[in-house]
Amino acid sequence: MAPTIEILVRKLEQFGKLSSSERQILENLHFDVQQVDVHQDLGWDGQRSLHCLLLLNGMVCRYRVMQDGQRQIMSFHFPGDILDLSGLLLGRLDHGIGTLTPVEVAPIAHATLRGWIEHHPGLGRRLWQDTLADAAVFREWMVNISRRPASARVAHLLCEMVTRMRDAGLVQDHPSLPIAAAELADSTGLSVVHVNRVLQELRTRRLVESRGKTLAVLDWDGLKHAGGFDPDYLHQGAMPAAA
Amino acid sequence: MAPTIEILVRKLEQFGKLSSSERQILENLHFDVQQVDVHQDLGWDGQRSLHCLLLLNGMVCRYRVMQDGQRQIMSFHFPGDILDLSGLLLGRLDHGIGTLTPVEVAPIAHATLRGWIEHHPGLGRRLWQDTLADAAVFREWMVNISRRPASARVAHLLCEMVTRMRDAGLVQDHPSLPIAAAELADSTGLSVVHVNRVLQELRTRRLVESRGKTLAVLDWDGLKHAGGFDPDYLHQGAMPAAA
DNA sequence: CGTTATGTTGATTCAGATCAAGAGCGGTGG
DNA sequence: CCACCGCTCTTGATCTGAATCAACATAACG
Repeated sequence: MAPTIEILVRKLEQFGKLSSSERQILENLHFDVQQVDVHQDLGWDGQRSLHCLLLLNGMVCRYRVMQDGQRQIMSFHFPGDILDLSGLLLGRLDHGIGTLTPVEVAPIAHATLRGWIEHHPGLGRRLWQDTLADAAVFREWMVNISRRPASARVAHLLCEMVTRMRDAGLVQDHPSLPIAAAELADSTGLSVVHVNRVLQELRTRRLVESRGKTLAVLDWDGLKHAGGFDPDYLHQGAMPAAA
Repeated sequence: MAPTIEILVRKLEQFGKLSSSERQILENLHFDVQQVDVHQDLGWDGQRSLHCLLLLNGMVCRYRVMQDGQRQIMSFHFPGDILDLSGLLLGRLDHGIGTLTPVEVAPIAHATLRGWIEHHPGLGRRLWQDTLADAAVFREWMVNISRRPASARVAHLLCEMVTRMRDAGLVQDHPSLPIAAAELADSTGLSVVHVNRVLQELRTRRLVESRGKTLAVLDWDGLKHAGGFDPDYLHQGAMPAAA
């Protein structure tokens, strides 16, 4: 099976095995893989696009910029994630999508996805579940930003990212994240300066280490504890009662 | 048509007219309307429920409480909203649902909704769209909490509530909200004391007035401006390109 | 009418922002 | 291979918006 298909199947099977006919649909898809540089936009606020993007490689974030230039990052995405489902069903994107690393993406035409919704309810349902899991992450971020002190906020975010990378099959034993302080700041609602101070604290507490441009987790349990991280909200492998 | 059905139809037609067969499905539903007091829970964190709730009357919020007792309200809901779709497809609720006023709700069995997904893709799609619109609101709250100063934050929230009440067909000319300072505080990440001071400021600026337990909007444009409110994110009547 | 909620006000404190100035580092071109 | 330029990171000093603490006032409510 082509690696692209494999990634998609893996994603959709998060919520239960696909039937062989559903699998067949996917295996007949043709993908037109594209490479995109770091710091590019894959989509923007107000865009009316004609396809969703399956992320194959690299890291991406969704964000919004305010009139005064402040930027709020709303989520991070990893290989397997499907971007831009809101463009499919709400007609218009209400946020930007930016690359944090060089990425590979495979567009999936809206028409294809509409066909799934119409004729393959099992596939549609899984995408909907993905939307719901996404929304659960937004809720958690709301809590994180509004209720946790700075260091817990950063720790929590790092835990989430590591967990999701692991789920995407990326992380080996020593998880390390290619993320800049500015991005952490824009996701947590803190200033870059303060994020830096928090990272230093986490480093002193030997929870985390920074090697060059990447951040490595030294003490996973310690970091989880520091962030009050409980992965339930990610609904990993959530399995609803059978249909 | 029974008023309950009417409310549901109105909700689902937000994203385009229903076909007559879809309409027929809804008209054949039997609803078992329930009254619930103010300050009760309709659902709770971790719950595995067997039905979703159609809100017919009154106001409800979704919230989460932290170990230290802090509460974060994640959204407000008005008549027509369908609560608990995440319980349907993720198997488990990750937040509480509490009544802010006495309410009337009509449970819709998961089995019924699963039937729609399986056999009436148009209905399933609309519910999915509702999920997406919901998620867009979460994103907006994230921005609100993290990026706007206190007074804009409160103003923005009030604008959202008024707009959604209007969409639900509740508000006449002088919109008024049955909401306590504590609830505003728990939604905006501010302290009750500070919310109070902000409200006083909004009152002095003649944007808002409080009569008894309810808050009335005096100057809609002024309030919108104070909150930097742009209703696009609510995706009211968003109409995707035809299926 | 007490009694408990919620709202109001002022004084004080504090977490994190902002401002300002280096330091390190990666890339680029001579 | 080195010199330079522009990032991002780092550190310290200062400021400030909002939290917290502590009374008191005023509703709502049985």
